[in-house]
Amino acid sequence: MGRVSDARERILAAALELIWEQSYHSVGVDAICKRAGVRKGTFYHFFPSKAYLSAAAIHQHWQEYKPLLDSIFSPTVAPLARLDAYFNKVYEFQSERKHLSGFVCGCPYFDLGIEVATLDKEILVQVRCVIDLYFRYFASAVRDAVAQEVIAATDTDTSARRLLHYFEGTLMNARIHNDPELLRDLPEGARQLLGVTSVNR
Amino acid sequence: MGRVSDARERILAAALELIWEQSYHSVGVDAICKRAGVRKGTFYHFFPSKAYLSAAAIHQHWQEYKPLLDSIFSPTVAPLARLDAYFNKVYEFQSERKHLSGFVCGCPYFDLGIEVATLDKEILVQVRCVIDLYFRYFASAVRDAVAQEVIAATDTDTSARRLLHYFEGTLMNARIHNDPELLRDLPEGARQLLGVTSVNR
DNA sequence: CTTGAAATTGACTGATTGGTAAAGTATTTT
DNA sequence: AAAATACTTTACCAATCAGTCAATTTCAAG
Repeated sequence: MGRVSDARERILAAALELIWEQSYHSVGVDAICKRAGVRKGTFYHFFPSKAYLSAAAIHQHWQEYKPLLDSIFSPTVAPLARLDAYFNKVYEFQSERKHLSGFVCGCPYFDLGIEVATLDKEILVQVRCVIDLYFRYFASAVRDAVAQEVIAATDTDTSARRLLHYFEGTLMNARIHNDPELLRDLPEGARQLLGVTSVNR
Repeated sequence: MGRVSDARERILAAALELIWEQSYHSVGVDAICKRAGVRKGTFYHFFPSKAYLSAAAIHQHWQEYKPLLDSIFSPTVAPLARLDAYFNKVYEFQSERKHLSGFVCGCPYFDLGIEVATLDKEILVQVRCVIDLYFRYFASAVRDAVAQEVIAATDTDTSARRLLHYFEGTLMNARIHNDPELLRDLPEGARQLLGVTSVNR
């Protein structure tokens, strides 16, 4: 019924791009509308607030990102190869972003989560939820690595948490230094952290 | 000559507290002035802009923080014990912050650096500078650990970088989850990352 | 005590903030 | 064709934003 449009999707995409590259509080509703090619009235027709829109944009990004993760972290792939493939993908993506926009943008979930951590529960809950799902890929890879005796047996979830923290810390630092080359160390760094025993595969 | 005051210091302290807990863009000059007990005219008597003030606040925090780091990372202390002592200090500090303000605030340098990475060169340069100094404590500790054969010989600066990334990633996640208990894993996590060989000391 | 410099105030600016309301336009369903 | 619905636009709001400035208060040095 009524008229149909893709304005909602354009607004979500515009918001994610702008907030990811810049920051939540420095990007205004006006800027989002401008990039989406939409007037402010249309914005508030689809979203009740800027905060709600941002939470929805994070959710939307996850929905679009998940298939890639499912493919890279497929159990058919050797656990360490999953990490290698993913870290390589991240490096390629951030390098391309730097070429296109001039900036390494880091991780949208952590970027936004850190900024609104003490300010907006609505966004924060969504970010935490996505980060928890994100973590599971690492947890599964580490678990499989232990099962295949590629790394020594330990508390796999704890190891995976440490790996996620190392990975995110590296991404954050790459953003601060606007240097994608910092990400090249991820595969080796992950091996050191996990204490990879054999050189097989 | 003329009148003297500590208004400049009060403004620096107020800015750091507010921006650290909340965020750069969500804290206004008015809020900083209010917390510092100062009118806006006084603010702009001491600082040319909000950005300059923020860079100065980061510099000031480093100046006050450095003596503690120098003491904890003293070469008279065993390298791993330095890390243990520092991580424990961070845990205590963040726990206390949570009790007082209700929030785990993370690292002021990374928090701010990530937010303004693509927006404000002036602040960013200052943040990068402090992070580089910060890194040296980790680098020195890892170097000494290798020299004392507490960990295996590797590229010590690379290991230290990884350690910093793991540490900062953990701190960021503690902020997002508002959970200081995540920091309790730091000593063990650092050992796993560095591949501590002996259980001595 | 005077003088001059430093600190402080309060009132102000123009731009931008997130958000609202109502009228208008397009499109599908009946 | 009519009516119901969904989308879009325009104009608007009060609040807040970073920043300005001239007048005033305070205090240390001469």
